[in-house]
Amino acid sequence: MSHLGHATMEEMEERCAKAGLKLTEPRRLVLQILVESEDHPSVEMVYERARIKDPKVAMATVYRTLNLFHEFGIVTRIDLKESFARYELNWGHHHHLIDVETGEVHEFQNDKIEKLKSQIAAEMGYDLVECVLELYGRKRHAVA
Amino acid sequence: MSHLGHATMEEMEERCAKAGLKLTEPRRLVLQILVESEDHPSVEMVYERARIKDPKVAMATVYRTLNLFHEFGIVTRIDLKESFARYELNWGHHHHLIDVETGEVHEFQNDKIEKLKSQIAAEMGYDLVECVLELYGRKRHAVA
DNA sequence: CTATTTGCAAACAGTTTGCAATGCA
DNA sequence: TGCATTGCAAACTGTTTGCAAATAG
Repeated sequence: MSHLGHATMEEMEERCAKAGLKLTEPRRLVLQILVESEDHPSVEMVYERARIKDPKVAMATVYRTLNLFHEFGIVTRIDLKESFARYELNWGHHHHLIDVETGEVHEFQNDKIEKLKSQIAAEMGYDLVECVLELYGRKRHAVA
Repeated sequence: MSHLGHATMEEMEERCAKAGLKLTEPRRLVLQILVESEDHPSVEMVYERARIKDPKVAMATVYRTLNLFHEFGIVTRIDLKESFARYELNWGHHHHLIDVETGEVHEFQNDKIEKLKSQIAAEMGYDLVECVLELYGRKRHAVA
């Protein structure tokens, strides 16, 4: 399993409400898709999945909604070495390990690296605001 | 200063030769630009700088050359939270700290974090192949 | 001399935007 | 009613590609 934890629809709706976001039908739909998704879908994928539930949603709306959610910290944008962006709920800080052979994306968390990151920033005279950390790896084969 | 070290034109030409790359005039030009650059130029910037020395180079050639160099490990592609890519010579492993206020890009190196990265990958059953690590920070103001 | 590389312009992919119609407080 | 949001299509940006001419070994 690639997810460290789960947010519920109720929790996410609550966060939108707190952010003062009007939860219209298409927005709730996009949120729902992300809550249900076990993977890290591209905009296209979110659109496809949304269309199944409501064939009249527009791609542009999906883009606008994801941008809006991102702006309000509801959602996290993932930029891997790809030509498109992926999104996930902003829920529980973690980073990604990408299997270079299969493209699978795994999540991980590590306190030591979190401390080290802030420490490095501090040494350079900065307060850490944000961070991108992606590991690209090849599955280690069991040795006979 | 944002650079940890410098490669010379000779060293880079040598590496191209070893990679079996034909060093044509436009290619040498792009290489030259990168050797001279103290910053992390976008393709557009490389193109502009190249054009000063040779007004007849085409944007497409700059793209093709950078892709080629990237493919052969001569150059590193930097994907910050921007809509375009930046490039730098693949010379001395390091990561980037981006000043969120000014956009300045600083380089850093840290052995502890290198070890930790491989260790995390290993714990997840992977051999680390590559890694993206970007710190985004705000300059810490001196306290009175 | 032959294969590679270039410059140009057109194509392309992902994303954003203008606008009239719709929906919601 | 009035303002925000949607769907659609067109625009836009960064990047890639087809092709004929130029170049390199």
